[in-house]
Amino acid sequence: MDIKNKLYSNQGIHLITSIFTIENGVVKVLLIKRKKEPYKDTWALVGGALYNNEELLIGANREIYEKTGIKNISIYEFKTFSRVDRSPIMRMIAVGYIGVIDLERVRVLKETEKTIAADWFPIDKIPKLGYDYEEILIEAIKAFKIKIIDSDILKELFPNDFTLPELHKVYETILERKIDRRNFRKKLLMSNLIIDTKKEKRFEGKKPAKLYRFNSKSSLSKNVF
Amino acid sequence: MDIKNKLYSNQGIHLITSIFTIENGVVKVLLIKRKKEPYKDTWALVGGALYNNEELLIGANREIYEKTGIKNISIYEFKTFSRVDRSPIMRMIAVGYIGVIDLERVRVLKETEKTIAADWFPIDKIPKLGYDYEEILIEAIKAFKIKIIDSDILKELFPNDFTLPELHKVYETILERKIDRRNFRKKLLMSNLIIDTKKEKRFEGKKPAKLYRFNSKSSLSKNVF
DNA sequence: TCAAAAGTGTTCGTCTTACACCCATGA
DNA sequence: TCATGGGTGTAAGACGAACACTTTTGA
Repeated sequence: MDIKNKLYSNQGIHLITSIFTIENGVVKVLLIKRKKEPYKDTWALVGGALYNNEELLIGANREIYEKTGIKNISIYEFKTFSRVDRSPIMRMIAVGYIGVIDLERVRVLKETEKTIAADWFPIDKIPKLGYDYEEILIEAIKAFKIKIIDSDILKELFPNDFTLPELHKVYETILERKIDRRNFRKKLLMSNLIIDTKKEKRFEGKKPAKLYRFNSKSSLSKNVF
Repeated sequence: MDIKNKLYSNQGIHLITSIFTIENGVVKVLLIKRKKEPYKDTWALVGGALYNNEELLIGANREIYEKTGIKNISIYEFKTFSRVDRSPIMRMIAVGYIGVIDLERVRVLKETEKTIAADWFPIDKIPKLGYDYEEILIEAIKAFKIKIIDSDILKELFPNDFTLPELHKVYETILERKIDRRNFRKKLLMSNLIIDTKKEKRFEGKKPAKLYRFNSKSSLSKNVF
């Protein structure tokens, strides 16, 4: 392979992560604004270009850290994007990732060396995005819905104890459909995903709810829903 | 983004397809030998580098055509591969694809402008491969097993009429497990995947088998197995 | 009439879905 | 005592897995 060949030269790889959270019962995605062109002052998914000395997953995590301050997030590759004109500067393909974080636990930097803003947007109220990020986000949302069914990705949202109604609401919010409360409990309790802490959470004027936590040693044998 | 930046410069994208077929009850994969270095005279999966003016899927199909003469094959992306040293020449990441072809229908070129050999190898008798193709092939075989369950990818193997015992054997061969004959028939016949042609295929000394063909308008609503 | 492979139904267990009432709490 | 939300069981249907005998053919 001739690396000077015009057919191949000047290609790059974008690592683009759609980072989701739930805030006040709404699914939100983290967007940033880049400090520099291209797409300066336009909202964007979190990501950037792969370095020569790193694997894709490592690069995606580095970009997340550099642009948001978030460390140690589990992310999952779901699809590539390769429209020829998707980047105005040079030929870039993109590898799409999804991840989830718990707002309480993670402080997102509003400004970094490379960004001038960062904010959470409800996924049905997304501003105009740079590159092909609107297309990537649509696919990421689809992948997210599948992932919460066939993996325990939502662990991230509940690092500590939680009640089943809380988890129930999150599933319904993300999947955008009702799930029967009794069936939900049955399925979760029969899986080895969660552990009864024997504790309770008390609400004002309501029956206390049992507290559970995710089983760190769990493994999924079938779909959650 | 500075395209001269050493961190990013000289990256490329490999499009690597594991093309499967069944011959005499054995799952085989198509391997080629490149005419030029690197990995001259070493068996390799079918593929090559993305051009600047094409999308990934288009590029993968172009490479397949250039190196085997095969046109119009349906392929599916399944995973990326990005070991830093996977290519000896420059930084290349790979996007892995799988595809299936019917040996009867397709003539594979034994030599092309870019290859000096092409042959089908049983997947448990793979010679030493160049690059990280042994790792890619292992993942491709896993992806293939999943794909025959949740898609109608095997259509490719049966462009014309076939009997259910023929299809049954193919599933068992690929999945490497027995599938009950009655349950197999039931599931296939109840799906809208196949159509009864009302014809029969006669064998010497055996009961004739009914002929079916894949329904070109079918869509999968659930897994086949 | 025999060997070889094709064709065919039923049962049982499990999982999925739908559905309604009682309980604990604080105001 | 009431409003709020939490907790619970059962029945019906769908689906998956296991299993054995009969049919057709050509030699």
